[in-house]
Amino acid sequence: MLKIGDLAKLAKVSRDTLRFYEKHGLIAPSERNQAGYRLYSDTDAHRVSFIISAKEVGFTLNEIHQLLELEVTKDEKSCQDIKQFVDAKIDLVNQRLADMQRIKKSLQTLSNACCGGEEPATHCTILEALSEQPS
Amino acid sequence: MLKIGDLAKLAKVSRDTLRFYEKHGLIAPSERNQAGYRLYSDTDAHRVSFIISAKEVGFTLNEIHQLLELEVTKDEKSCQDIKQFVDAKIDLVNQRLADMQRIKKSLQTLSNACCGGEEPATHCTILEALSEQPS
DNA sequence: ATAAACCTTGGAGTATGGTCTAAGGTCAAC
DNA sequence: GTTGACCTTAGACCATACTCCAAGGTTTAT
Ligand SMILES: [Zn+2]
Ligand SMILES: [Zn+2]
Ligand SMILES: [Zn+2]
Ligand SMILES: [Zn+2]
Repeated sequence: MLKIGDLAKLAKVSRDTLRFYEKHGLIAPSERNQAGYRLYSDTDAHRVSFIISAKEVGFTLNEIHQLLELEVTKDEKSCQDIKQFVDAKIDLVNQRLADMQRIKKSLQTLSNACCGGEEPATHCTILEALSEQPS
Repeated sequence: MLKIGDLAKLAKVSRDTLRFYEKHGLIAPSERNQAGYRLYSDTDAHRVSFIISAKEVGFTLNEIHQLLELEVTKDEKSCQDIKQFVDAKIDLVNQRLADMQRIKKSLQTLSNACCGGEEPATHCTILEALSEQPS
């Protein structure tokens, strides 16, 4: 069994992060020793690595919560359920991407219109454009 | 001169938002009446529209703060200064875009590997992949 | 036996961008 | 002269994902 510092080192997160995850219902140690120290099993460590992998592919903690519920009840869930979950996330990411691309385009239009010269910016098209009534 | 509710309606934000912006140094009314009511001039209203335009192209309030400083001292600033600011933001947006695209790709790899069938998910490749040691 | 290194808890603080509430003052209309 | 719409303030609250702190208990090594 691992103490919190051991698992933290293994998982490359802080002890605080593990306690934070616990407070939010993501991972709890299977045991405590006499002194109240958290003791994590291999299964616990595995669960933590699941959380970290899921974070790395862009899931929020809330979504990971739902994913973990899918995982622990995977006998009752189908591949369809799980794939749907991932596909919904892909849709979300696509929306964010579209937003960012729209923003990038606006910024580039602003940048391209500006002469970039060293004279005073009293005539700067960027400042002018930002001063116009928003659509 | 406009009262806060008038300006809020004009700018399509809440009164609270205007007070919030004031607290954070973005916009202050040029006057107050006897009763302490905020009174906004046309210049103030113009500044608010600047803020909203800047938000719409993706600047954070912090960045808008800096942009406003550029704007009020635009006699001493050059187009170069301002264009640089926008270009730095474009770089940031590009980084975010790259992150999101990396995430999307990971999610799509996960999704593609899953059979999506209706049988129990005990063999689901998504859950398996997430359970592996993160790189 | 004592110091370092570890563990516990609860709660506050960080950044972002607001929203909402309470308790009260002001103003215009009817 | 009172109702309703407006205004004021300070401060609490929302989500997100932690991080840090204080005050104390435990374990380990020398
Ligand atoms: Zn220029
Ligand atoms: Zn310019
Ligand atoms: Zn399957
Ligand atoms: Zn599957």
